[in-house]
Amino acid sequence: MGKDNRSTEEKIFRAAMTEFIDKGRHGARMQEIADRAEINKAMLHYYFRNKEQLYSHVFQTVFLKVFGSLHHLFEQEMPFSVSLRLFIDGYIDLIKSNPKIPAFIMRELSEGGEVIRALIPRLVKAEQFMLPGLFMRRAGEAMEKGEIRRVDPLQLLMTVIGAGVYFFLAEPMVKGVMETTGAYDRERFLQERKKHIYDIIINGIKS
Amino acid sequence: MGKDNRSTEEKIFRAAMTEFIDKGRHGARMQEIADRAEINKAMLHYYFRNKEQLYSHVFQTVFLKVFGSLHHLFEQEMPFSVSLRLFIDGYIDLIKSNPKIPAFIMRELSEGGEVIRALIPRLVKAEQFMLPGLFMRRAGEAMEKGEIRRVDPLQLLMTVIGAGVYFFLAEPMVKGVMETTGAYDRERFLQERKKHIYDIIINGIKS
DNA sequence: GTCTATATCTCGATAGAC
DNA sequence: GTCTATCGAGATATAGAC
Repeated sequence: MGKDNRSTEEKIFRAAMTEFIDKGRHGARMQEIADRAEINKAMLHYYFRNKEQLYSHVFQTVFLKVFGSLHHLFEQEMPFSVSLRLFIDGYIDLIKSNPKIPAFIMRELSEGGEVIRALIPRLVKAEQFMLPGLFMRRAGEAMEKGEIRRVDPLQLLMTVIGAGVYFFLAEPMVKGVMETTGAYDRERFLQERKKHIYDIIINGIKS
Repeated sequence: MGKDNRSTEEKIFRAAMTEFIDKGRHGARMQEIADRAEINKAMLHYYFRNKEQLYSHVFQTVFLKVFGSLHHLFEQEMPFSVSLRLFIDGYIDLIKSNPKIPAFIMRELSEGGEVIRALIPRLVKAEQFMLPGLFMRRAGEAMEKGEIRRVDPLQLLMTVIGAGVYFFLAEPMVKGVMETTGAYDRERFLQERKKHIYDIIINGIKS
């Protein structure tokens, strides 16, 4: 019994995740979610009261997937440059496996985001959103030690993430530009992208 | 007569721009546009056949506002570092005056963007979207001269733009994080942001 | 718990008078 | 060119049988 409940609920949830990530909060269709989950539309309302709540659950899960998974790199004892390299690689690989997630989160942010505004303080308190804090601490320590020169750690974090995420947001433009000159090899470009970002940043902050 | 036409048409267009930028293609409401323009809803269809066409016009205008205005900095004769500095400052100031534009463009990109996909090749041909080309050329020349070291110019452009635009996309998160520690001074943060990005990049690419 | 059938609502679009 | 009134599609949500 319990197992069947979870099973149906989870089928719905997975289907909702796919649909919301793909079409966004407003573009998503409850019917489409029901079809994907291979259940009736009425069940969506049985398990999750309404679209808004379903979305809210999905968003929280997706947000944690991205921001709850790589902070450990800044907890471990290794040179800051190594953490940074691993973070950039890991971050780009993570998004590569879920390329629509950045736009999904950005859409929420751009809509004023009651959902995300309520979420962030809660996650920070619950220590599930530790990346900014840990990154800034480790960067600060690296500056103390003279490993890297002094810059504002929060600014640095934004530069790293911004540079990393932008490609996935702007890919259609990049593609459009590159195809005017030659072939567009996504896989290769992404590998280069990792190297490039690390290269620029590490040279930008070395003592 | 002609003047009255333009006047009403323009009122509609301005109202549509505000509404679409704020709510996006699907979130925008024709009724709201009509209200803002202080005309009847039927007039929207009289001047612009339907919502899609109205959106399309708006998007093109907005896109050009952002990408059609700063490329001249890379046409002029000055050291690459100076062009870069002016570009970063100008870019951030431009978005600061229109902070919702990045999310607006990103939303279009994320929705598969028939509109933008049709637009880009056309603008490139019409020489109204010259930023990537000019930037890459000037960066290439600067590398030849030894002003800066060799990096992939397109990767570099993406890093600059990504770093610049990310703040405006993620501001609610930044705000949330900063408010847990202290006060959040947007104006100051943005001025710092300009300096920081230039600083990291220019050190990242110097010979 | 799951389904069918349907109520209710929102919104883009149009018809037609002036 | 501009308005009022209304249509009709498409979506969320619910009632009620099983």
